[in-house]
Amino acid sequence: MTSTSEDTIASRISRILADRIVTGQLDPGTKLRQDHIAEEFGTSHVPVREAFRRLEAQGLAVSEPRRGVRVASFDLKEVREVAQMRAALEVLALRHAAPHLTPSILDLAEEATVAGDNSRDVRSWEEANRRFHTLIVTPCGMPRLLAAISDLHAASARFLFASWRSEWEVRTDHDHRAILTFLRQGNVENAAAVLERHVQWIGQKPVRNASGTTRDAFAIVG
Amino acid sequence: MTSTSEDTIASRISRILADRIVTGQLDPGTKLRQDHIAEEFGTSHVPVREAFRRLEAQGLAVSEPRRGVRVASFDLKEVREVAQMRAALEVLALRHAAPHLTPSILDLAEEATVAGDNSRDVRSWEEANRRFHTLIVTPCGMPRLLAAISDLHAASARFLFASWRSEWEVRTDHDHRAILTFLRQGNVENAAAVLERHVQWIGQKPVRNASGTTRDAFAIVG
DNA sequence: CTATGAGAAATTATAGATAATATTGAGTCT
DNA sequence: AGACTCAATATTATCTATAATTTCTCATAG
Repeated sequence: MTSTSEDTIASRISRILADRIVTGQLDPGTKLRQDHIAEEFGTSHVPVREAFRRLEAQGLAVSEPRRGVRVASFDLKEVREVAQMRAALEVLALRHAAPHLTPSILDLAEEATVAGDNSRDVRSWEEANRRFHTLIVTPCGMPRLLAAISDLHAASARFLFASWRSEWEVRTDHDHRAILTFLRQGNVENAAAVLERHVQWIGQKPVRNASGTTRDAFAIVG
Repeated sequence: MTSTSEDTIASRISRILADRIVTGQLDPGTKLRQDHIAEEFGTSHVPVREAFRRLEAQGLAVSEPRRGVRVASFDLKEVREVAQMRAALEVLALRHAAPHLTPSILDLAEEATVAGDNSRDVRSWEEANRRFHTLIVTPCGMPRLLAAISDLHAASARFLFASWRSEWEVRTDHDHRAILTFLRQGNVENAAAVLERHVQWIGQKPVRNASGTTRDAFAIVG
């Protein structure tokens, strides 16, 4: 969701493939074969190739000339990298958005938080979480910054879906509530501080998987 | 220079068009007609379209479905936006790069600073300036962060070329020297602080153009 | 003199075809 | 068995062709 409105076949393919990569339907390293995808979508491969270029720019796919395109792989190092970039950019966005935050926006953000706490599955939690973060930064009115943050959210979501594959535990998001409280008080600095810490939480907590062994995984909290 | 190595025609076209947009050979709003560009490069328009997608992702072009691609326009607001993003991300990168900075890297950075001070034209100043900034952040080893910074540099450079069109005055870059001094002392926090302020300088200083009137322009210092 | 609208020209988006490159696998040799 | 060669196959990158859409032109009506 980097830029302009979605009309063309290429952008539709790009959106759908991005979703598959983010949700883990497509595993890291999977070869994306243009003809097969073209056939699936009932198109020629030309728009497919254009979709690839966008995925590449979003960091969701990697292309080696003449050797094809693969779903980008990722490791703990990249998770942390994305977390830190998010921290830096979302704090910047929040500082600029703060003066334009209205009570009704904050109410919507609170609804998103509640929706997140009540989510029964990862997908809806991710949606609610992203909604919260998007709501509080969008009023900054900085389109380039928002596009960058959006791409980073996709990367974050990817790590989330990868680690929480089967299990899902309900949690209450205290950070989101703290941020909202500070924002309602007009205390932007404290809100920003909590947000910065909150987002960096990503990739910090090792996760125990279904079989009971602690694998080389990571929690996504923000 | 967002991602993989450059082999394909599409990436070559993308690089060349990016350079033209950045240096101002192509004005904001200019329509990029795929057939014309294809003819110029002696190719068909298919790789040209792929190049467009990359330029779009870099924020150098804007595409409206079925209506074509144009060179992205920009205003003072966006200049500031890019400056702030650069400040946030370059500081982050510098903090991670600092432990890996060697004396020889810092020497190269100093050479870049000297080269900048001695530059007789915008283009070489921009090259030297970019070299300085790239040198001190590259050792952070965070590829996604570096790619993002690189795209922001392109945007910055664009504003630079747009404002300093004809005149060029030699200046001494005290900020760069201060940053180097702090880094040599191992004082990362102060180096980061200067860098943050330095980069934000962009877009802050109104500029007087050749005809003597102060137009709605802006200085690029960082 | 401006607004409007039909038709021509230009342009985009996609399809289908082709050449170049990479991958695979069967058969052979050691 | 394992490595090696070379042809068969698959895949990518690009070109040429075509349909669909937009933009331009200009004559004409208000």
